[in-house]
Amino acid sequence: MGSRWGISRTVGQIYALLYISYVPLNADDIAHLLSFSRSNVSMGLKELQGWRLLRSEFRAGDRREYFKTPEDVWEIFRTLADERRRREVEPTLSVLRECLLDPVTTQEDVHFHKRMQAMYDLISMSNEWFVDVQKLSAEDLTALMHLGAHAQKLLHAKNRLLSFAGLNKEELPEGVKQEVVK
Amino acid sequence: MGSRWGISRTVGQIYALLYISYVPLNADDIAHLLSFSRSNVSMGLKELQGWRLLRSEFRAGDRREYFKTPEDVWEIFRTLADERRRREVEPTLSVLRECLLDPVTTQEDVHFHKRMQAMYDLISMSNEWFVDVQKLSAEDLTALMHLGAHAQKLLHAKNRLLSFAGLNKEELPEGVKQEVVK
DNA sequence: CATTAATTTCAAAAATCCCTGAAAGTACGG
DNA sequence: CCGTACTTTCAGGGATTTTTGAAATTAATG
Repeated sequence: MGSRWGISRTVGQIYALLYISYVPLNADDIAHLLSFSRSNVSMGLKELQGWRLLRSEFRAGDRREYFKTPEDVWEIFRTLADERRRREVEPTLSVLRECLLDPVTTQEDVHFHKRMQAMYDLISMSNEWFVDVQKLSAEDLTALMHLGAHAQKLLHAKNRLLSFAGLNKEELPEGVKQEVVK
Repeated sequence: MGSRWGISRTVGQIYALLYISYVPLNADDIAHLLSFSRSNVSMGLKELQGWRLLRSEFRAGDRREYFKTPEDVWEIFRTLADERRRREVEPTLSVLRECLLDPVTTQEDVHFHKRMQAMYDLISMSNEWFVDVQKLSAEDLTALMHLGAHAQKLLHAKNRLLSFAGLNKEELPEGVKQEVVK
Protein backbone atom coordinates (compact mmCIF):
# COMPACT_ATOMS: atom_id res chain seq x y z
CA MET A 1 0.00 0.00 0.00
CA GLY A 2 3.02 2.25 0.50
CA SER A 3 2.79 3.89 -2.91
CA ARG A 4 -0.52 5.42 -1.93
CA TRP A 5 0.91 6.72 1.31
CA GLY A 6 3.44 8.94 -0.36
CA ILE A 7 6.45 6.65 -0.20
CA SER A 8 7.99 4.61 -3.00
CA ARG A 9 7.85 0.86 -3.23
CA THR A 10 11.47 0.42 -2.19
CA VAL A 11 11.11 2.65 0.85
CA GLY A 12 7.97 0.74 1.75
CA GLN A 13 9.85 -2.54 1.58
CA ILE A 14 12.58 -1.22 3.83
CA TYR A 15 10.04 -0.03 6.37
CA ALA A 16 8.10 -3.29 6.22
CA LEU A 17 11.29 -5.23 6.88
CA LEU A 18 12.13 -3.06 9.87
CA TYR A 19 8.55 -3.36 11.11
CA ILE A 20 8.54 -7.15 11.16
CA SER A 21 12.16 -7.65 12.17
CA TYR A 22 12.69 -9.06 15.64
CA VAL A 23 15.93 -7.09 16.01
CA PRO A 24 17.04 -3.65 14.82
CA LEU A 25 18.93 -3.76 11.51
CA ASN A 26 21.78 -1.72 10.06
CA ALA A 27 21.93 -0.48 6.48
CA ASP A 28 24.06 -3.38 5.29
CA ASP A 29 21.64 -5.92 6.77
CA ILE A 30 18.80 -4.28 4.89
CA ALA A 31 20.71 -4.09 1.59
CA HIS A 32 21.61 -7.76 1.90
CA LEU A 33 18.16 -8.99 2.95
CA LEU A 34 16.29 -7.07 0.24
CA SER A 35 19.00 -7.28 -2.47
CA PHE A 36 19.10 -3.51 -2.83
CA SER A 37 22.25 -1.54 -3.43
CA ARG A 38 23.78 -0.03 -0.36
CA SER A 39 23.15 3.49 -1.63
CA ASN A 40 19.52 2.76 -2.35
CA VAL A 41 19.09 1.69 1.26
CA SER A 42 20.86 4.82 2.42
CA MET A 43 18.47 7.03 0.46
CA GLY A 44 15.47 5.06 1.64
CA LEU A 45 16.49 5.36 5.28
CA LYS A 46 17.07 9.05 4.85
CA GLU A 47 13.61 9.51 3.44
CA LEU A 48 12.04 7.51 6.25
CA GLN A 49 13.88 9.68 8.75
CA GLY A 50 12.48 12.71 6.92
CA TRP A 51 9.05 11.29 7.69
CA ARG A 52 10.15 10.82 11.34
CA LEU A 53 9.20 7.17 11.09
CA LEU A 54 12.42 5.61 12.40
CA ARG A 55 14.09 5.02 15.72
CA SER A 56 17.77 4.11 15.82
CA GLU A 57 20.40 2.98 18.27
CA PHE A 58 24.16 2.56 18.45
CA ARG A 59 26.11 -0.26 20.04
CA ALA A 60 29.35 -0.23 21.99
CA GLY A 61 32.30 -1.02 19.73
CA ASP A 62 30.17 -0.79 16.57
CA ARG A 63 29.99 2.35 14.50
CA ARG A 64 26.98 1.26 12.53
CA GLU A 65 23.53 2.65 13.16
CA TYR A 66 20.77 0.13 13.87
CA PHE A 67 17.25 1.05 12.83
CA LYS A 68 13.82 0.01 14.03
CA THR A 69 10.25 1.26 13.79
CA PRO A 70 8.23 2.50 16.76
CA GLU A 71 6.53 -0.35 18.65
CA ASP A 72 3.06 1.14 18.52
CA VAL A 73 1.41 0.90 15.14
CA TRP A 74 -0.93 3.77 16.08
CA GLU A 75 2.08 5.98 16.59
CA ILE A 76 3.36 5.06 13.13
CA PHE A 77 0.01 5.80 11.59
CA ARG A 78 -0.29 9.11 13.38
CA THR A 79 3.20 10.26 12.44
CA LEU A 80 2.65 9.38 8.79
CA ALA A 81 -0.72 11.06 8.68
CA ASP A 82 0.53 14.19 10.41
CA GLU A 83 3.49 14.49 8.11
CA ARG A 84 1.25 14.18 5.08
CA ARG A 85 -1.06 16.75 6.55
CA ARG A 86 1.79 19.22 6.86
CA ARG A 87 3.32 18.46 3.47
CA GLU A 88 0.22 18.18 1.34
CA VAL A 89 -2.91 19.38 3.04
CA GLU A 90 -1.64 22.66 4.48
CA PRO A 91 -0.10 23.82 1.17
CA THR A 92 -3.31 22.90 -0.63
CA LEU A 93 -5.29 25.00 1.80
CA SER A 94 -2.95 27.93 1.19
CA VAL A 95 -3.52 27.75 -2.55
CA LEU A 96 -7.27 27.50 -2.06
CA ARG A 97 -7.22 30.52 0.25
CA GLU A 98 -5.45 32.51 -2.45
CA CYS A 99 -8.03 31.43 -5.02
CA LEU A 100 -10.79 32.59 -2.72
CA LEU A 101 -9.29 36.08 -2.60
CA ASP A 102 -9.66 36.56 -6.36
CA PRO A 103 -12.35 39.07 -7.37
CA VAL A 104 -15.71 37.63 -8.43
CA THR A 105 -17.38 39.28 -11.41
CA THR A 106 -18.89 36.92 -13.99
CA GLN A 107 -21.40 34.13 -13.46
CA GLU A 108 -18.59 31.63 -14.07
CA ASP A 109 -16.61 33.32 -11.30
CA VAL A 110 -19.49 32.87 -8.89
CA HIS A 111 -19.66 29.19 -9.69
CA PHE A 112 -15.88 28.79 -9.44
CA HIS A 113 -15.85 30.60 -6.12
CA LYS A 114 -18.58 28.40 -4.70
CA ARG A 115 -16.74 25.25 -5.73
CA MET A 116 -13.47 26.46 -4.28
CA GLN A 117 -15.21 27.40 -1.06
CA ALA A 118 -16.86 23.98 -0.79
CA MET A 119 -13.52 22.27 -1.35
CA TYR A 120 -11.80 24.53 1.14
CA ASP A 121 -14.46 23.91 3.76
CA LEU A 122 -14.20 20.16 3.36
CA ILE A 123 -10.43 19.97 3.53
CA SER A 124 -10.19 22.56 6.26
CA MET A 125 -12.72 20.79 8.43
CA SER A 126 -11.12 17.37 7.90
CA ASN A 127 -7.79 18.89 8.72
CA GLU A 128 -8.98 20.43 11.98
CA TRP A 129 -10.77 17.25 12.88
CA PHE A 130 -7.59 15.30 12.37
CA VAL A 131 -5.49 17.70 14.42
CA ASP A 132 -7.98 17.33 17.25
CA VAL A 133 -8.28 13.58 17.08
CA GLN A 134 -4.55 13.17 16.82
CA LYS A 135 -4.20 14.35 20.39
CA LEU A 136 -6.18 11.40 21.72
CA SER A 137 -4.48 8.39 23.29
CA ALA A 138 -4.53 5.06 21.48
CA GLU A 139 -7.21 3.79 23.88
CA ASP A 140 -9.50 6.79 23.44
CA LEU A 141 -9.03 6.60 19.69
CA THR A 142 -9.97 2.95 19.73
CA ALA A 143 -13.04 3.66 21.82
CA LEU A 144 -14.03 6.48 19.50
CA MET A 145 -13.65 4.31 16.42
CA HIS A 146 -15.63 1.49 17.96
CA LEU A 147 -18.41 3.97 18.44
CA GLY A 148 -18.41 4.52 14.69
CA ALA A 149 -21.82 5.47 13.41
CA HIS A 150 -23.19 5.11 16.92
CA ALA A 151 -21.51 8.41 17.60
CA GLN A 152 -24.34 9.90 15.60
CA LYS A 153 -26.87 8.42 18.00
CA LEU A 154 -24.83 9.78 20.87
CA LEU A 155 -24.91 13.17 19.20
CA HIS A 156 -28.69 13.02 18.98
CA ALA A 157 -28.88 11.79 22.57
CA LYS A 158 -26.83 14.79 23.61
CA ASN A 159 -29.22 17.14 21.83
CA ARG A 160 -32.22 15.41 23.40
CA LEU A 161 -30.70 15.57 26.84
CA LEU A 162 -29.81 19.23 26.46
CA SER A 163 -33.27 20.24 25.29
CA PHE A 164 -34.79 18.02 27.97
CA ALA A 165 -32.68 19.70 30.62
CA GLY A 166 -33.64 23.10 29.26
CA LEU A 167 -37.36 22.38 29.30
CA ASN A 168 -37.76 20.41 32.49
CA LYS A 169 -35.11 21.67 34.86
CA GLU A 170 -37.45 22.04 37.82
CA GLU A 171 -38.51 18.39 37.64
CA LEU A 172 -34.99 17.10 38.11
CA PRO A 173 -33.31 16.38 41.45
CA GLU A 174 -30.13 18.40 42.00
CA GLY A 175 -27.72 15.50 41.26
CA VAL A 176 -29.26 14.70 37.89
CA LYS A 177 -29.24 18.36 36.87
CA GLN A 178 -25.54 18.61 37.58
CA GLU A 179 -24.80 15.45 35.65
CA VAL A 180 -26.79 16.61 32.64
CA VAL A 181 -25.06 19.95 32.65
CA LYS A 182 -21.69 18.23 32.79
CA MET B 1 -3.08 16.32 -4.56
CA GLY B 2 -4.57 13.84 -7.00
CA SER B 3 -1.45 11.72 -7.25
CA ARG B 4 -1.81 10.78 -3.58
CA TRP B 5 -5.43 9.88 -4.06
CA GLY B 6 -4.72 7.09 -6.49
CA ILE B 7 -5.26 8.97 -9.72
CA SER B 8 -2.62 10.32 -12.09
CA ARG B 9 -1.85 13.96 -12.59
CA THR B 10 -3.63 14.12 -15.96
CA VAL B 11 -6.76 12.47 -14.65
CA GLY B 12 -6.67 14.87 -11.72
CA GLN B 13 -6.48 17.83 -14.08
CA ILE B 14 -9.46 16.57 -16.05
CA TYR B 15 -11.48 16.14 -12.90
CA ALA B 16 -10.47 19.54 -11.56
CA LEU B 17 -11.57 21.16 -14.81
CA LEU B 18 -14.93 19.43 -14.65
CA TYR B 19 -15.28 20.35 -10.99
CA ILE B 20 -14.83 24.06 -11.56
CA SER B 21 -16.57 24.29 -14.93
CA TYR B 22 -19.85 26.15 -14.91
CA VAL B 23 -21.19 23.90 -17.68
CA PRO B 24 -20.74 20.20 -18.44
CA LEU B 25 -17.97 19.52 -20.99
CA ASN B 26 -17.48 16.97 -23.73
CA ALA B 27 -14.24 15.14 -24.42
CA ASP B 28 -13.18 17.51 -27.17
CA ASP B 29 -13.70 20.55 -24.94
CA ILE B 30 -11.47 18.97 -22.31
CA ALA B 31 -8.76 18.00 -24.81
CA HIS B 32 -8.76 21.52 -26.18
CA LEU B 33 -8.82 23.32 -22.84
CA LEU B 34 -6.05 21.23 -21.29
CA SER B 35 -4.02 20.64 -24.48
CA PHE B 36 -4.19 16.88 -24.08
CA SER B 37 -4.62 14.46 -26.95
CA ARG B 38 -8.13 13.32 -27.55
CA SER B 39 -7.25 9.73 -26.69
CA ASN B 40 -5.63 10.76 -23.45
CA VAL B 41 -8.84 12.45 -22.42
CA SER B 42 -10.80 9.39 -23.41
CA MET B 43 -8.66 7.19 -21.18
CA GLY B 44 -8.82 9.67 -18.34
CA LEU B 45 -12.61 9.87 -18.50
CA LYS B 46 -12.82 6.10 -18.59
CA GLU B 47 -10.71 5.86 -15.47
CA LEU B 48 -12.82 8.47 -13.68
CA GLN B 49 -15.92 6.52 -14.60
CA GLY B 50 -14.25 3.44 -13.15
CA TRP B 51 -14.01 5.38 -9.90
CA ARG B 52 -17.71 6.30 -10.29
CA LEU B 53 -16.78 9.96 -9.98
CA LEU B 54 -18.59 11.29 -13.06
CA ARG B 55 -22.10 12.18 -14.10
CA SER B 56 -22.89 12.67 -17.77
CA GLU B 57 -25.70 13.87 -19.97
CA PHE B 58 -26.69 13.89 -23.65
CA ARG B 59 -28.30 16.69 -25.60
CA ALA B 60 -30.92 16.61 -28.33
CA GLY B 61 -29.31 16.72 -31.76
CA ASP B 62 -25.81 16.24 -30.35
CA ARG B 63 -24.17 12.84 -30.19
CA ARG B 64 -21.43 13.89 -27.82
CA GLU B 65 -21.44 13.00 -24.14
CA TYR B 66 -21.17 15.89 -21.68
CA PHE B 67 -19.49 15.26 -18.35
CA LYS B 68 -19.72 16.90 -14.95
CA THR B 69 -18.85 16.04 -11.36
CA PRO B 70 -21.42 15.55 -8.60
CA GLU B 71 -22.49 18.83 -7.00
CA ASP B 72 -21.75 17.80 -3.44
CA VAL B 73 -18.08 17.69 -2.58
CA TRP B 74 -18.80 15.32 0.31
CA GLU B 75 -20.28 12.87 -2.14
CA ILE B 76 -17.12 13.08 -4.25
CA PHE B 77 -14.97 12.52 -1.22
CA ARG B 78 -17.02 9.59 -0.04
CA THR B 79 -17.07 7.88 -3.42
CA LEU B 80 -13.33 8.23 -3.81
CA ALA B 81 -12.63 6.99 -0.32
CA ASP B 82 -14.99 4.06 -0.66
CA GLU B 83 -13.48 3.01 -3.96
CA ARG B 84 -10.00 3.13 -2.47
CA ARG B 85 -11.21 1.11 0.46
CA ARG B 86 -12.46 -1.60 -1.85
CA ARG B 87 -9.45 -1.57 -4.14
CA GLU B 88 -6.65 -1.23 -1.64
CA VAL B 89 -7.71 -1.77 1.94
CA GLU B 90 -9.79 -4.91 1.51
CA PRO B 91 -7.09 -6.76 -0.49
CA THR B 92 -4.51 -5.74 2.10
CA LEU B 93 -6.68 -7.17 4.86
CA SER B 94 -6.98 -10.44 2.92
CA VAL B 95 -3.21 -10.76 2.68
CA LEU B 96 -2.80 -9.95 6.36
CA ARG B 97 -5.40 -12.57 7.26
CA GLU B 98 -3.45 -15.16 5.30
CA CYS B 99 -0.24 -14.17 7.08
CA LEU B 100 -1.97 -14.60 10.41
CA LEU B 101 -2.87 -18.20 9.51
CA ASP B 102 0.79 -19.22 9.18
CA PRO B 103 2.06 -21.49 11.96
CA VAL B 104 4.06 -19.84 14.75
CA THR B 105 7.10 -21.71 16.01
CA THR B 106 10.24 -19.62 16.58
CA GLN B 107 10.64 -16.49 18.67
CA GLU B 108 10.88 -14.47 15.46
CA ASP B 109 7.56 -15.95 14.36
CA VAL B 110 5.93 -14.78 17.58
CA HIS B 111 7.18 -11.26 17.00
CA PHE B 112 6.16 -11.31 13.35
CA HIS B 113 2.71 -12.57 14.28
CA LYS B 114 2.23 -9.83 16.87
CA ARG B 115 3.20 -7.15 14.40
CA MET B 116 0.90 -8.51 11.71
CA GLN B 117 -1.92 -8.72 14.22
CA ALA B 118 -1.39 -5.12 15.34
CA MET B 119 -1.40 -3.94 11.73
CA TYR B 120 -4.47 -6.02 10.94
CA ASP B 121 -6.32 -4.65 13.96
CA LEU B 122 -5.54 -1.07 13.03
CA ILE B 123 -6.52 -1.34 9.39
CA SER B 124 -9.54 -3.47 10.15
CA MET B 125 -10.83 -1.07 12.77
CA SER B 126 -10.26 1.99 10.58
CA ASN B 127 -12.01 0.20 7.76
CA GLU B 128 -15.07 -0.65 9.83
CA TRP B 129 -15.15 2.85 11.24
CA PHE B 130 -15.14 4.29 7.76
CA VAL B 131 -17.88 1.98 6.51
CA ASP B 132 -20.01 3.09 9.46
CA VAL B 133 -19.29 6.78 9.12
CA GLN B 134 -19.86 6.67 5.39
CA LYS B 135 -23.53 6.02 5.99
CA LEU B 136 -23.98 9.37 7.69
CA SER B 137 -25.50 12.34 5.90
CA ALA B 138 -23.35 15.35 5.07
CA GLU B 139 -24.90 17.29 7.95
CA ASP B 140 -24.34 14.56 10.53
CA LEU B 141 -20.80 14.11 9.28
CA THR B 142 -20.15 17.81 9.64
CA ALA B 143 -21.58 17.82 13.15
CA LEU B 144 -19.46 14.82 14.06
CA MET B 145 -16.32 16.44 12.74
CA HIS B 146 -16.99 19.67 14.54
CA LEU B 147 -17.19 17.64 17.71
CA GLY B 148 -13.64 16.50 17.03
CA ALA B 149 -11.76 15.74 20.20
CA HIS B 150 -14.82 16.80 22.18
CA ALA B 151 -16.32 13.49 21.16
CA GLN B 152 -14.00 12.02 23.74
CA LYS B 153 -15.62 14.13 26.45
CA LEU B 154 -18.99 13.05 25.19
CA LEU B 155 -17.82 9.47 25.45
CA HIS B 156 -16.84 9.98 29.06
CA ALA B 157 -20.13 11.76 29.71
CA LYS B 158 -21.96 8.76 28.33
CA ASN B 159 -20.09 6.44 30.66
CA ARG B 160 -20.80 8.70 33.62
CA LEU B 161 -24.46 8.92 32.77
CA LEU B 162 -24.76 5.17 32.33
CA SER B 163 -23.14 4.41 35.66
CA PHE B 164 -25.18 7.14 37.29
CA ALA B 165 -28.36 5.66 35.89
CA GLY B 166 -27.32 2.22 37.09
CA LEU B 167 -26.58 3.39 40.63
CA ASN B 168 -29.40 5.82 41.29
CA LYS B 169 -32.35 4.60 39.30
CA GLU B 170 -34.87 4.91 42.13
CA GLU B 171 -34.07 8.61 42.64
CA LEU B 172 -35.04 9.56 39.10
CA PRO B 173 -38.51 10.52 37.95
CA GLU B 174 -39.88 8.22 35.24
CA GLY B 175 -39.30 10.68 32.35
CA VAL B 176 -35.63 11.19 33.16
CA LYS B 177 -35.02 7.46 33.52
CA GLN B 178 -36.43 6.85 30.06
CA GLU B 179 -34.33 9.62 28.56
CA VAL B 180 -31.14 8.30 30.17
CA VAL B 181 -31.84 4.79 28.95
CA LYS B 182 -32.43 6.12 25.44
C1' DC C 1 -27.23 -0.41 -45.11
C1' DA C 2 -23.89 2.98 -46.10
C1' DT C 3 -22.22 7.25 -44.20
C1' DT C 4 -20.46 9.92 -40.84
C1' DA C 5 -19.57 11.60 -36.18
C1' DA C 6 -17.79 10.27 -31.99
C1' DT C 7 -15.23 7.18 -29.06
C1' DT C 8 -11.94 3.60 -27.83
C1' DT C 9 -7.93 0.68 -28.37
C1' DC C 10 -3.18 -0.12 -28.72
C1' DA C 11 1.67 -0.10 -29.89
C1' DA C 12 5.27 2.91 -29.85
C1' DA C 13 7.39 7.34 -28.41
C1' DA C 14 8.18 10.49 -24.72
C1' DA C 15 8.56 11.60 -20.13
C1' DT C 16 9.28 10.40 -15.60
C1' DC C 17 10.85 7.84 -11.83
C1' DC C 18 14.03 4.82 -9.55
C1' DC C 19 18.35 2.22 -8.80
C1' DT C 20 23.14 1.75 -9.09
C1' DG C 21 28.23 2.16 -8.70
C1' DA C 22 31.87 5.29 -8.30
C1' DA C 23 33.53 8.98 -5.84
C1' DA C 24 33.29 12.12 -2.09
C1' DG C 25 32.24 12.88 2.67
C1' DT C 26 32.32 11.99 7.75
C1' DA C 27 33.88 10.61 12.07
C1' DC C 28 36.22 7.59 15.08
C1' DG C 29 40.58 5.27 17.01
C1' DG C 30 45.24 5.27 17.32
C1' DC D 1 46.78 13.85 11.53
C1' DC D 2 46.29 9.48 9.14
C1' DG D 3 43.85 5.27 8.18
C1' DT D 4 39.78 2.81 8.50
C1' DA D 5 34.92 1.88 8.64
C1' DC D 6 30.90 3.48 7.45
C1' DT D 7 27.64 6.74 5.08
C1' DT D 8 26.02 9.95 1.58
C1' DT D 9 25.84 12.14 -2.93
C1' DC D 10 25.01 12.19 -7.71
C1' DA D 11 25.19 11.49 -12.71
C1' DG D 12 24.00 7.90 -15.82
C1' DG D 13 21.35 4.02 -17.21
C1' DG D 14 17.39 1.12 -16.78
C1' DA D 15 12.66 0.38 -15.72
C1' DT D 16 8.13 2.03 -15.40
C1' DT D 17 4.51 5.06 -16.45
C1' DT D 18 2.20 8.28 -19.39
C1' DT D 19 0.94 10.27 -23.75
C1' DT D 20 0.11 10.09 -28.43
C1' DG D 21 -1.61 9.27 -33.32
C1' DA D 22 -3.31 5.86 -36.28
C1' DA D 23 -6.48 2.39 -36.80
C1' DA D 24 -10.50 -0.06 -35.16
C1' DT D 25 -14.96 0.20 -33.16
C1' DT D 26 -19.41 1.86 -32.05
C1' DA D 27 -23.67 4.14 -32.81
C1' DA D 28 -26.84 7.44 -34.89
C1' DT D 29 -28.85 9.18 -39.28
C1' DG D 30 -30.80 9.49 -43.79
